[in-house]
Amino acid sequence: MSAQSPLHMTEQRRVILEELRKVRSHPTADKIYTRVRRRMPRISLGTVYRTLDLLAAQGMIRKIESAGTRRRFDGTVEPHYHIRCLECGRIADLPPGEMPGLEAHFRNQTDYDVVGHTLELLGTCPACRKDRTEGKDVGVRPASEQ
Amino acid sequence: MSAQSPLHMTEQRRVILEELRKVRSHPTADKIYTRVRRRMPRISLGTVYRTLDLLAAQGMIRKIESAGTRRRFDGTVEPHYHIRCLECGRIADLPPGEMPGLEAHFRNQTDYDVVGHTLELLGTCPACRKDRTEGKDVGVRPASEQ
DNA sequence: CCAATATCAGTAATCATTCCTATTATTAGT
DNA sequence: ACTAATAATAGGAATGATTACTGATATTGG
Repeated sequence: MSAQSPLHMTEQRRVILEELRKVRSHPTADKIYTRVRRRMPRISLGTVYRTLDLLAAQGMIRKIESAGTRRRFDGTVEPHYHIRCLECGRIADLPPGEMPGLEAHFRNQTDYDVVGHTLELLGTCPACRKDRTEGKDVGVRPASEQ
Repeated sequence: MSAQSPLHMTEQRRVILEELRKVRSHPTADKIYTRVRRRMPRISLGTVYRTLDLLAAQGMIRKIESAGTRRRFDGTVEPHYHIRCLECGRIADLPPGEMPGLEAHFRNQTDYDVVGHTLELLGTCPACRKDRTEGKDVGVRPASEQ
């Protein structure tokens, strides 16, 4: 599911990779599109999206905010973390309470004022683990769930 | 920025809140819409979205995956966390390395197999802190940045 | 050199979410 | 209660990000 067959380095892919590696920021696809177009005015936005996904699948770059883009809501207000199943997208609650010492651990590693954090555990839910031991080829059904 | 004036509890708001609190899952807006429609067939999806935002602003429910929805990319593959400025959306890297003991801390708190995690620190970046001490009313410009 | 395959540009389609508007409900003041 | 002012709603249109499609162009293997 990660490093694939060695990727054919076309001009477009090389330039996209170069432009992303050139910046210290964490640009969105259309920001990258804007930059790349300065060097390749005819490139299409679709190529940028396709290439970024490809490079990320190769492990050559990283997507951040890897969680699904659909917003979810939680009727429980008491602070607690979640764990998400990477196979079926199901989200479960963890017991209430914060990871002790977490924010303190980072306070002297950044020039930001730290005021909070988001933490999500990733894993395999009992149902998907069971499917797997039974040899069901579940593939990767995207986060539809529930 | 959190608890506001006491909310007028209309029928729609009450039913949306009830339906969300009734489930242990973490539904998307349209899942809630489907459920609520069983009791109020004429409710509109817009009302569901508006109400969920409202309830979250009151602190009566929680939005999860609170990060901005636009996908961002990172040219650095070495594992590292990010910190996001809540005011301007800017994302900065933290030094490479994982929070020690984090996944181990949760292994016995869930029936999922834990295989990873995402952690994002939240805070105020130096530029926004400076704006604030200078009394500039920056409001909350959404994650446009860079 | 040619056929099979991959990649691309350009554009249309999709999906979640937000915005808009006319209508309906609620509140406050008399 | 009656009415004007205000708030909330339904329904649908608009937006913005992302993905899918299509015909053209490039690349590779034989």
